[in-house]
Amino acid sequence: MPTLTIPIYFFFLFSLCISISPNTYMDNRHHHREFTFLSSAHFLDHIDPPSIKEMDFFSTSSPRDHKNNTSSRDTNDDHYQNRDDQHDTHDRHGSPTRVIDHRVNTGLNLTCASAGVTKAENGENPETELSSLESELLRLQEENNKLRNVLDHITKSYTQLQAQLFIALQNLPQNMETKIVDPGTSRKLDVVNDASVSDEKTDQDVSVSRSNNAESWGSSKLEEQPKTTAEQLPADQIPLRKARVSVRARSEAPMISDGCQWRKYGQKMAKGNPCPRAYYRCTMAVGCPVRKQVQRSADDKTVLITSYEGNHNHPLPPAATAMANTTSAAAAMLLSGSAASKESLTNSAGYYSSTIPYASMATLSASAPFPTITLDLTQNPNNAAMQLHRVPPGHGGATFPLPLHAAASGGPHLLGHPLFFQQKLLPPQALMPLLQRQPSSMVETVSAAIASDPNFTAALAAAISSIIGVPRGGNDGNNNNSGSGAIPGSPQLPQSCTTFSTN
DNA sequence: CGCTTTTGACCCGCGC
DNA sequence: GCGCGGGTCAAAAGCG
Repeated sequence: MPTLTIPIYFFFLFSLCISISPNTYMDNRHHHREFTFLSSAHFLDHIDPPSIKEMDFFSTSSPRDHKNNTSSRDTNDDHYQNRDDQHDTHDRHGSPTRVIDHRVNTGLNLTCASAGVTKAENGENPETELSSLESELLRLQEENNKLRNVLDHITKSYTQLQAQLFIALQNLPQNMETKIVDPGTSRKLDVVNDASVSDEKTDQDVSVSRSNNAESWGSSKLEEQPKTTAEQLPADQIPLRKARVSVRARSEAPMISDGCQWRKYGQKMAKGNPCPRAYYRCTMAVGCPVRKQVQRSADDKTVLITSYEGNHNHPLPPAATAMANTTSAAAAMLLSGSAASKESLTNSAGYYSSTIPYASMATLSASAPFPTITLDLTQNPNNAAMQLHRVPPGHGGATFPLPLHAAASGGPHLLGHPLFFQQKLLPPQALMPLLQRQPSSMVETVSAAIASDPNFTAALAAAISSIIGVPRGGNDGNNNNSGSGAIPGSPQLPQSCTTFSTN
């Protein structure tokens, strides 16, 4: 069961971290993205219209609805003037999100104070004034409740839309006939989401020479389709960007079992790290393009860093599916902002690092060729950190469909699958009270809630132990690593270092 | 004998 | 243009 829940938690937490919070509380670039979601109901035909329509709760619960109550017209006018000022300000700054406006204008006490001043200036009886203030206070409380309800509705709708968006993101590459080519680094484009295409190219890989390898791995074939190059796609329409998911795991074991069979094809000494970096290729299926790098952290040699790249073109065993879904989910979350500019990515990372308690180490690496997200599992379960490394790709057009393992392998996957919404431990709706409680600290609240959830921590611990805890040569036969020479590990690695990169 | 690992060489991108 | 570093290849060696 942990293998099912872990990806869900990762998926949803990343969803919150990457998509919701920045859209709501970050700069205007992210506001633009959220606005697109809320106003583009046609993007997903199956979305329930009422759940995604743009809502202006000011129009439904504005002070004008209470113009016959005890508050004066001046008060309402002041309130409206204040609100309009807010709108104008946001419009000038290009922020189209009403949520922001709502957050700003929730401070209705200003209106109350204004009313009090107005009535006092009119020389009314203090008791009458007190009564008016009380009634005004009640009215404002009622209005506040309405606003909360609307916010709740908006948040739920956004969550639903967010989840459906990822379904669309997963299904989109499958349906796309196009392949995106990176004009600068053709060798990097070795991953194609379409399993059939992947098989096709990898079959050619078997006998090609190294010089031809780059072509068979997607470059030349992709370039033969100039109609769909990245340069010709608007940034908003570029489906997904290559990403890397790294997992930092502290383990005394010499290797980490991730459920797949790997064959070592190279080893290099990486600069700045005395530990060698090992290169592995998935051998569970002929031509599987998935590769991973394993290296021990230079700072802490008890920490394994594993990076996964590529997309399995074959069904995965349960153990592998868990990790694949986890990394895929993380990558999907990371790439959900693939259309964003480099600035957005940079700002996002900065935002996450400052907003997400567990992502205090979020950094940007100029050397990384593509966005990288790191799942830091080196801390205790309650502090399981997901460090976000969002790296602007070196080449802006380097995009291609995100190959999600779930889509390619056809196994019992979670990502983008209805099963995702059936997860029981912590459904998105369960977070709504948390989300609306303190909107200004949504991410912190949700992160803390998830991290403190005993089910989550237990599931996380179980999953990690299932992944890491298999000692060398101790496979019970249920582990698909048993037949791999790679998993027995890189003899050069005295301890286990694991990093997963996925795209 | 077949498979895997090792390891030096090669290719490529990037920065200077 | 050159050097550096990352990534990959492939022949040789090791192992069961």
